[in-house]
Amino acid sequence: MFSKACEYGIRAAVYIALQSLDGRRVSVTEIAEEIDSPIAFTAKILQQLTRNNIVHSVKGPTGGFEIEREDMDKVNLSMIVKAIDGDKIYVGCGLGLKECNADKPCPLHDKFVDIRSNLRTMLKSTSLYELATGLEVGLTYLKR
Amino acid sequence: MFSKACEYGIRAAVYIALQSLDGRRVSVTEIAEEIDSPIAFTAKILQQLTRNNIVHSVKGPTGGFEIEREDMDKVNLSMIVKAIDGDKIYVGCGLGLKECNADKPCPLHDKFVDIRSNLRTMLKSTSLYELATGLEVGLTYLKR
DNA sequence: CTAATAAAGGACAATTTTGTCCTGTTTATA
DNA sequence: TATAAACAGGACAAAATTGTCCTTTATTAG
Repeated sequence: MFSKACEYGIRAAVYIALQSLDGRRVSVTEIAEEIDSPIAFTAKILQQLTRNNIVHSVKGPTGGFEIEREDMDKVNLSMIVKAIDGDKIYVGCGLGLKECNADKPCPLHDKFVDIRSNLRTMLKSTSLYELATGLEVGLTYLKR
Repeated sequence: MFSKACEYGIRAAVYIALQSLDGRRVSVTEIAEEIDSPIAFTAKILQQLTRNNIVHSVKGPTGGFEIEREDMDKVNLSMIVKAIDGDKIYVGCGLGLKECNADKPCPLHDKFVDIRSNLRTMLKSTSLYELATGLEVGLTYLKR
């Protein structure tokens, strides 16, 4: 469904959000450790999230990544996925046809529209805050 | 969503089914041309479909690929996808965690279960016959 | 029986994705 | 101001996926 990069990106963002709720800034090293991801690769992905204003980065000692409390409400999964994987989960034919639309649909076109619509709704309606608080309360997990 | 291999596989299977409705056996060359796919790669994928009894192959002159009329009803998209991509669209955590289940769910676990359930239902309930006849009637397309 | 046709399959090549390493830049603090 | 911590970013490496080529095997028709 998502690329590895995107999976790491989401996990990283959720972890950063969780720590930001405690007022803690976190380093790439800590993030990679806590979400069990390759550190240098994770650093690249965090660059993308930073450039897309999904997370905020601070250089130098005491620096690291953080997310403002209000941004946790604004940022949803759809934004993270778009920042990393682009809009390819939304766009393009499910069977790989170059031209496929309501006028000249592939055999799966309509069924794909439905599935994608579900996915889109889910991604757009899930905020980082919701995910982080689930973790905080101990209802969900990020590792293993 | 699907791998390229799987996209080609589905398109090939639908094309074979369509031609089989007319009693025509088709060669890899013709298939690749008609579904606009790389020929040698398509041949490999057809081998997988053949080994999984999704399509039937006949060697030698007048040979080629075909699908029995009754098999078009039995074969659904889920079977094709499984034959090529395995069950990775159904199995495994959406965020890539090694252990993720109802007991120790990742933050997206429940929402993924829903999306996947939709997808699974769609794939299982869509038969090759349904797809082929849509093409036949001119409602859908396989090329471009 | 021979020649031609078509799938099967092994080996290899190109591309994309995933992942690493190293150098540079920013910045807090002693 | 020097040092060290931490992100930014370029270049490179490994692995997976996609794609090609060529030889072998089966089968039909002349």
